[in-house]
Amino acid sequence: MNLDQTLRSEIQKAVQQLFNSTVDQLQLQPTNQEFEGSHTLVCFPLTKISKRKPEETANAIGNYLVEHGGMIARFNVVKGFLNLVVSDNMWTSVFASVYTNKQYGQLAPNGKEIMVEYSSPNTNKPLHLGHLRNNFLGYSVAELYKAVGYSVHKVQIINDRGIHICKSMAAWKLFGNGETPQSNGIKGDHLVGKYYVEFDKNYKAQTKELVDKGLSQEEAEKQAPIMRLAVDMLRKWEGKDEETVALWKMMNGWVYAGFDATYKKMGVDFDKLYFESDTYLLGKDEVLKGVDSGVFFKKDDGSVWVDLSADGLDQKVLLRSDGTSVYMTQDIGTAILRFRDFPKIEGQVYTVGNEQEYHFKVLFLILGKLGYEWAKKCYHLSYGMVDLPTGKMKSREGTVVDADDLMAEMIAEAEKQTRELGKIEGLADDEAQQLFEMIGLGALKFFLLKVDPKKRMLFDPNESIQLQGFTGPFIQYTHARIRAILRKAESMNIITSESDFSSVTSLEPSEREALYVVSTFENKLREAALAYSPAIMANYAYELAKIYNQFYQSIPIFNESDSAKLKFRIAFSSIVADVLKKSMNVLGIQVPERM
RNA sequence: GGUCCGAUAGCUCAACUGGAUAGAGCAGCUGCCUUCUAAGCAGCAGGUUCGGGGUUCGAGUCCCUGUCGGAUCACCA
Repeated sequence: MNLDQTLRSEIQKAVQQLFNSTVDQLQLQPTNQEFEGSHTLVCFPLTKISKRKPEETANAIGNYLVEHGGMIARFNVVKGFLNLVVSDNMWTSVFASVYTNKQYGQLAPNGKEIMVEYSSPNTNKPLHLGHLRNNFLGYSVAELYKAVGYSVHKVQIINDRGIHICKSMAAWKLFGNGETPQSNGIKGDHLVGKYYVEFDKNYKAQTKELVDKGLSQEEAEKQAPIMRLAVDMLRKWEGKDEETVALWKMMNGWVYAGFDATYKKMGVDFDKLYFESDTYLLGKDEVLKGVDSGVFFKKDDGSVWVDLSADGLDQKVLLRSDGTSVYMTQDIGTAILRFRDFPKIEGQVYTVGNEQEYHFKVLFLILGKLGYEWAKKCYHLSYGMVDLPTGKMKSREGTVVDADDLMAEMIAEAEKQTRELGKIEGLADDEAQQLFEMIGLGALKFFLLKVDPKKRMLFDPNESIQLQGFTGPFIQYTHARIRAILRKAESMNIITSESDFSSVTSLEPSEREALYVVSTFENKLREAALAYSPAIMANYAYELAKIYNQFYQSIPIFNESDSAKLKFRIAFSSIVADVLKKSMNVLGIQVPERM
């Protein structure tokens, strides 16, 4: 049963009966704390059809609802706000419908498919904090879409070719002395990253030297020997030079092994990987077809352009005058390829930072102009940068927060705090380790996901490591507390599964409030999916945990002498635990049995 | 310069898309462990929602304007 919907239709009925008219949009909102009730109908918009004052309109509807349907016990009217007090037997039936529905929070399959892209790193250096936000967001949005009934394909495109990886290759060739991840025990992605830094260092030195000899900055940057080596390698790679390709394969192999370990630790995965080395030549045919059909145009020098001035943008190049592709060209090709690979998807979600907003705006416009209907269903999940208290992350200044390091620190901190609180007695070593990871990663993921994706956010290490307040561990803790209750109930042989709860007629305020929040779960999932915003679920989970803790603190469950009530409270606790767990799972966060 | 974002308590964030006296956490202060886990709960304090106009029953939210931050506007990716 969907309480919100049921209530709306009852109100519709009331409006129909009282004013002989219908409204399509009812403004039903949660009641403010200071007033009695759970749902509030805003009556100002109804005065047009009721032809009465807001207060009178509210009273009329309130009276009708109390007399009909049996959902509303009483009501109060403040100005034009009709505060509804839902009857307790309504609440217990809300509870019962959730309790008996094991699928609560998993909406029926809608037959639709969608693709979510995230991560999509370059292969010349390890993943960093920015990638963490990206990955957690993308993974969570994929989970959200699953929850609301979609079939989801998680993909990424790996930027495995180009000048960046050639830079690492060049430096390794010059200074590597055959160093490998195996030979020195460095994780592969970090090793390749080390040579990328090495390249940069040498490149700067060489450039400076040339400038000192009298070359212009621009000329020096081109002439620096190490850069010439990298550019030469790129040229050779494109010419499929055997030795260069072998080196490229070997070093990318190191990186992938490293990435795999990082993804595993992060708890994210992919259904299909796309590699830029496979797709970078795609799109050219599409562009040329577009020239033939008049969607694009060719300039005298042979370059191909699209004119987007009618859409408020400018002209964008799609093929250089020498006929080679630009980034946009391959993105066009890749998008089309993906729809061929997965013909049933209705659209794609691209999880990419907001610095590429313009790029995706252009991409989707072009795909639309090429006649692809699905272009309308493509969405750029644009997220803000992650700043540090010291400012922006800059690789050149060494302020980049490494993903592996950060996760390790979070886990170590979780371990430290957990041990200090003496919470691991009775746990085997591997169970304890699992718990530390769950808490550390839970804190990190929650910290990064609780902020609206669109907004740029501040990553304060001291704050991220907090385990109290509006944090992942707070919610994990609430879950663990409930599990302890359920274990105790079990040990006391209290069976709730086939209990009759109908004799429970009065509820505690905190129980009503928690049931209200529970009743909105599926609507929240829909809202979050529609808004591509895991933050909505993070806030939701926090709200539910907080209300449950109020209940927990004020009502000692096992002191209850009325056995129906006792059973009800245990069962009620179990659905809260269940919803907390599911809310966290869509964020990619696990919850423990004890902590 | 054009376009697009953002600005809310000392700090980090909310605010159901135009609804009531703008809410949480952290930091500060005060209480609560003989009870199912105190990673908790209850309370105090903290606000000119960047400034200025406008729209209406009602504006943090919409419009105009100014200020300050950020992104973007390559035959780069």
